[in-house]
Amino acid sequence: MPRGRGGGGRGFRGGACPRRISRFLEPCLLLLLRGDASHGYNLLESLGQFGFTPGSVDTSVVYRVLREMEESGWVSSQWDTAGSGPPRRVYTVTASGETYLAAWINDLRCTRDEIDQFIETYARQSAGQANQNIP
Amino acid sequence: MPRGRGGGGRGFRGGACPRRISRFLEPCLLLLLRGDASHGYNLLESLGQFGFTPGSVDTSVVYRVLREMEESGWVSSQWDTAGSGPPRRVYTVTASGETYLAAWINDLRCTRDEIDQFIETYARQSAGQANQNIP
DNA sequence: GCACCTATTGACATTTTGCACATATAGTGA
DNA sequence: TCACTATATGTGCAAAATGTCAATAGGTGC
Repeated sequence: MPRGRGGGGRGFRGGACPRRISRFLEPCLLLLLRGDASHGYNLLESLGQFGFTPGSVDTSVVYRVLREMEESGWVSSQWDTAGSGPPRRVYTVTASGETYLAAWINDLRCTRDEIDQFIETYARQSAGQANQNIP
Repeated sequence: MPRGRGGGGRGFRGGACPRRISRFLEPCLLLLLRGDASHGYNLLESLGQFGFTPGSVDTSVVYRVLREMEESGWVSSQWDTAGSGPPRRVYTVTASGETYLAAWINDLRCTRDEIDQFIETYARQSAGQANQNIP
């Protein structure tokens, strides 16, 4: 699991490297919200379902993505002051959020296929090199 | 194909969104170099094999990634002044570059599996919602 | 010489991200 | 009432990653 550059420094702390966390967070949050309207703090705890280890995603990142998605119109929010504790901002997926998620799914399918192809190319190349040793 | 935020501005121009281009560039370049030692300008043209549309990757990005990979020891280079035209820096994959690529492959397998799981969850959720309309 | 292709690199602007900190409500125990 | 903890949402900033543009330089055909 490539995670940085040797011991050199300037490494990244996050998990797997080839993804922009906040980008992949978008479809994850949308999928969770589609299941059930919810607020940031709660969503943060549900992210484990998608391979995010606890603590790997900073709270501020989640809140930031949620606000950005609201700006873009993918979700909408309302303050919930009913329950105990501080008020919470409860998010719901909008119609265009549904469309956006569907587009994400399409995109992820493409990404997956490209990864598959890449892995296959690697495997074929390795097999070819191995055969060179058996003349 | 989610590419930004509506018409709002601040969009990205590149292709699919959930990848850091220069990070995914690493395994692509390593795979190409493993096939045959080569130089930046040539590698740039070979990137089409991995779904990069021509022009989607700036030359300077490729050269930067190559230099960073050399700093990290994944590749090594030598000036080739033999052929016609300006001298070119020819890169070769090192032993630790091979290891690094293998780790990338592992990581990509994980990523692919997580994407698969995500898509399945989405599909199941959609099916469930559809059934609610057939009581 | 001049336009053009190959080839590499430098500099700067923008975007993304992680971290530290600020704020507020409510409950618990001393 | 005071400190402390858990819940809940946010701000500001610095560093890292990425994108874009321009500069340099050799060689070829006209």
